[in-house]
Amino acid sequence: MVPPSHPPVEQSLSTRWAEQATERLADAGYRRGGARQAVIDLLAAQPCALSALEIEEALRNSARQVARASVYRVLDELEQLKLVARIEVGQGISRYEALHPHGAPHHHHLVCDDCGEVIPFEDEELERTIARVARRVAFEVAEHDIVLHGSCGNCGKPAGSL
Amino acid sequence: MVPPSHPPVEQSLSTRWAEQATERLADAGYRRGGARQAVIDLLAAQPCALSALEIEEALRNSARQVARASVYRVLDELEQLKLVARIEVGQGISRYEALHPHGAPHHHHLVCDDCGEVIPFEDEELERTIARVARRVAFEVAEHDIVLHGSCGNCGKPAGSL
DNA sequence: ATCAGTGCAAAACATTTGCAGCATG
DNA sequence: CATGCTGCAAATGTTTTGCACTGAT
Repeated sequence: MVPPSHPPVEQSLSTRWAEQATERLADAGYRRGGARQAVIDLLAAQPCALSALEIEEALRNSARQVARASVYRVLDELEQLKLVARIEVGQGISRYEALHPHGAPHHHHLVCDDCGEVIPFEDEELERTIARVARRVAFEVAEHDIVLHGSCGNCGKPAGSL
Repeated sequence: MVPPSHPPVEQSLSTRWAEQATERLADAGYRRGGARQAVIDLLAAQPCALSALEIEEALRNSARQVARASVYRVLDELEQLKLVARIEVGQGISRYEALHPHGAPHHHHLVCDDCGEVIPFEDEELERTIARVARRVAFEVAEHDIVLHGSCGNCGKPAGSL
């Protein structure tokens, strides 16, 4: 009720997500661990999904390196708590990204089959249509993945040069 | 111009697809090969997507066995010619299904995260919405994959018992 | 006869798991 | 100071590749 003398600096969505993830983990009985926090902080700073190996590599050049197995373990925990979403874009690798509660801009992905780049996009009507389909089918739908494949047009790269 | 004395029996979509696939391969300069034809015939008879290993096993109990490597090679050729679609449902395995030209009932997939079952569904409005999104984005969209994850409710199976 | 097609086995990947040591609560 | 967390290395499972042989044209 007391107005803050310094109005709280508006937290970025990313920061809030990182804090919330840490809190949710604590509530779920997990301890704090350096590796886990490093993965959370990295994911919080990403605009789009990363693969487990990209996460490992990004952390290799950071203050806190994390072993590959730990990256997978942390991602698995986060996925089970619905804190991250796992998406498959078609090259046999999984990608992971922060999953914001609900109001946050839920996005889907364009994948360039030439250069492998993954680009996020949003569409309100698409969400509504999916919601309607989810209601219609005899199936309890929890999540959905939509991937549009094609060519980004900006890559002179022959194929998969990422 | 000569009317057939026996009117041609209406070919099933599957049969037509198999013939067309064979023809397209021939046009593309491929020779006929037993393994390739066996995979095509099997895919033509499927209602939904199969994994490479399921294809290998199905063929093991058939007139024409096909080595695993050949299954993958044939699937790769067919995918490049856009004769089959590769879909990823999230357990780290790819699934493949016949891709009919365009008018044919293009379907998407429900995946039960408990038992792993993959169920096809269709939705006209969803197709229209996707088409509109594809036009809107700065990206040349060639294909799209839509996967709804959830629970089928019919499986007492704890997880991945398929 | 030539060269694509195929099978086999080994390699290359992504991912998971076992276990010993470290660190949090 | 017990137990969860982490790293390392080995195992697993899928997909790819190398090479010799078979078979279609």
